[in-house]
Amino acid sequence: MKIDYDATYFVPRDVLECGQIFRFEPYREGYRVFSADKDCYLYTDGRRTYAECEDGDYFYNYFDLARDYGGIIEKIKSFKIPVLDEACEKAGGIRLLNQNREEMIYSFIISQNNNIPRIKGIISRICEGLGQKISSPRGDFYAFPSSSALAAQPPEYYKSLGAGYRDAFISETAARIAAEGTKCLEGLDCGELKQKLITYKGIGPKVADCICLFGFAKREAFPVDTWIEKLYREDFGGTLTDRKKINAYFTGMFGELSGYVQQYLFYAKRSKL
DNA sequence: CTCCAGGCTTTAG
DNA sequence: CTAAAGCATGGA
Repeated sequence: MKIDYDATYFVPRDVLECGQIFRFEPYREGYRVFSADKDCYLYTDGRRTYAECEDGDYFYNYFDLARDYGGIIEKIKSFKIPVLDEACEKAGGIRLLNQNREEMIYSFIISQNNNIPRIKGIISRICEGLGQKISSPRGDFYAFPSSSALAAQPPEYYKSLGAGYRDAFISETAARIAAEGTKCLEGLDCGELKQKLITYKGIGPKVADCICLFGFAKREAFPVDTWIEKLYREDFGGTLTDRKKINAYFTGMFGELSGYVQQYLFYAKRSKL
């Protein structure tokens, strides 16, 4: 089937290049996007954006299409912060994805102290090595592996795929989730979920915020990484250096809009829009 | 060569 | 409690 949606607040390049997803690649006139064991072809003609896929319900939710992003940007602009207004103008096609929870956990463990191209490579090799082979009209691909498949590999395996010192974090967290499941992460508010996530190996405050935001739709999360730190100093005139306090500064200001604001700012800053 | 990338764990004070 | 060292890898 084919999703057909207004392109004003749904621009493939913005949605995919803003740093929330690591599994996509150029395909035909747009991109091929992978999530868990599904894929779709995402492209736009400038007026409408289209997603060709087999599971329309999944990708309708995945791309957060029930939400009014025009209204969100309107609220954000009411803060009257020039840098933020500019970011909304330039990155206005972003939508926050509702991604697979376990995939987010491992993806953002890998992301720590790392750069996006390399993160994509590591994740891609993990899928090829351990993921189930899926056939699609757009060609075969590999699903993101289950926690039990990930747990079956020793740290050395992940090091051989270029994961560096994060190797044991992947093995240990996978072993824990394979044993405990993820029920214990459901039904929590943002603060409770973050505290729980931090108890997993390789997950600290920033990675937990990303998992809350992209995996659990906790939009009051505001991940503070090296780019946000730089932006906080250069564009908000901030003087704090403690990331926990910088996080409190932004979440206190933006509340339920924090996650959206964070993505507009991060994308505009990092890609020099 | 050094510095940096969507930081975290461990250890020291 | 906070501060800092150590950590794999690859590109600039």
